[in-house]
Amino acid sequence: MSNRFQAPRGTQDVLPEAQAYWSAIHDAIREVTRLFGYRRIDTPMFEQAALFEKGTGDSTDIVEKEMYVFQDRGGEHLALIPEATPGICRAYLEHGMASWPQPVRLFTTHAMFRYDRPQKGRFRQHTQFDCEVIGSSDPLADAELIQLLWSLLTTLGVSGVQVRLNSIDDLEPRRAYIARLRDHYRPHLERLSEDSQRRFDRNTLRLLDSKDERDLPFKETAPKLIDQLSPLAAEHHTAVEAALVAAGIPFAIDPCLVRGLDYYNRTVFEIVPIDDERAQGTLGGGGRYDGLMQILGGPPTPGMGFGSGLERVILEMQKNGVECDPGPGCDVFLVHRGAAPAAVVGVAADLRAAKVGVVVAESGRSMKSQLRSADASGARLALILGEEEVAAGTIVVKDLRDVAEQRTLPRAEFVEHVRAALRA
RNA sequence: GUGGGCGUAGCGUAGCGGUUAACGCGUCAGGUUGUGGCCCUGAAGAUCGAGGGUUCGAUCCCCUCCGCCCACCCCA
Repeated sequence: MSNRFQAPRGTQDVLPEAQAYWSAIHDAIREVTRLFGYRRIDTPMFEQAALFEKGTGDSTDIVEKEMYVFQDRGGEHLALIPEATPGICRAYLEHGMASWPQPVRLFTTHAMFRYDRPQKGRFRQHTQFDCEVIGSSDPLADAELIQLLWSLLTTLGVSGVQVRLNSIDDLEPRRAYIARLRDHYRPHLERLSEDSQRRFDRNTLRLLDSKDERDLPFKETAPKLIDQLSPLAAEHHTAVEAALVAAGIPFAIDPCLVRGLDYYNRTVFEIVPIDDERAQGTLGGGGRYDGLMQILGGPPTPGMGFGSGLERVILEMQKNGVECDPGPGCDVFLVHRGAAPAAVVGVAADLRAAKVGVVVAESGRSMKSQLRSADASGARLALILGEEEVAAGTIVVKDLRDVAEQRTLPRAEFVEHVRAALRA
């Protein structure tokens, strides 16, 4: 045991019995993206590291200390993707999607990698559902994305969650605000937490995000960006709010919501469980990134997107009492004894050709043992092919939910009978 | 990166400073001649997380390491 391999820290195996939750989620994603008109895109699991250093921002925690970076054998500097947006934007530019009808609505479900200490709801490899609207600066797009994620959660039976919304203005006006924020904090600099002192120069906005006791008093009295937005951003924000109200989605303004990625402007949002104060309770979050395409070397192109951690969504489904049953592994369990392998394989093939799922019992086991397996498999029917049946050219069809129901049928007829019995 | 809790068969647990480490679930096999679910019987399966120390003797006491979980930080 001690010498056996283990899954790497912070990763997990999704066993068959847990797959039902993933199926439910993928079904719901397929449906909600269809309803909103999003098309699927899949991008690589690794990218050039510089894509995130420039895009996500090298002062963010994600890039600074959580990214899996490595050199391949050719000396390329690569990173396992820690988030989805830069890769999708790269694909947008690389494939000339600017010449598609704008805006382009895309989604993906993708593994993400971040080197961090695992805990409840936080993994080194996790799966994100990610949506992007690229080429639109319409506030309706912002509201639409929030609405989309909200619908997904609702569809999956997750309630007791809340949308938290903020606007962090555009780059230029924000500079002026950040100067005011620095003025506010500067006299108290040495009394702030170490993290906040470090962020004072590099990432001033994050000071508002701090939950450190030492920072709270100054955070309370700090000027709030949402109260002094530039006219364009204010107008945009008002329109987003109005659209959310019209869509019937409850939300709360959180003036301290900043988010950890550098490229956001204007709208930022999160969806969190109402009763959960933990930071890693966040089910999804995102924002507008009108400057990102230029950072990546493309033409000015507005965009907005979000990511949602699906492992967390499953935890939240379970918290809400949502149960997903794996269901039976097959329709029919084929019991055989003394029949030639060719006959066994032939029967199974006939059933599968008729789209009936078959599991074939282990050769050589007793009839009792095979029927026990049939029962445990959850199959609706057991078929019995023994020496007698082979000799007579028949097969026994036994209903596992009904003790009395068992019939012997000619080989030519059993497939139809099985299909009929499964429909009943 | 910081702090706390925990590591006994596949899973869930018991155990005690001292002969072959126990129980339940699960797995496999039987309970007469080819028939499941319940029941009964049996078997397989654990170098008691790893290494070191204390001791005549350690799964049990001590140290180190590793792993898992939870929280902080941060994020999904």
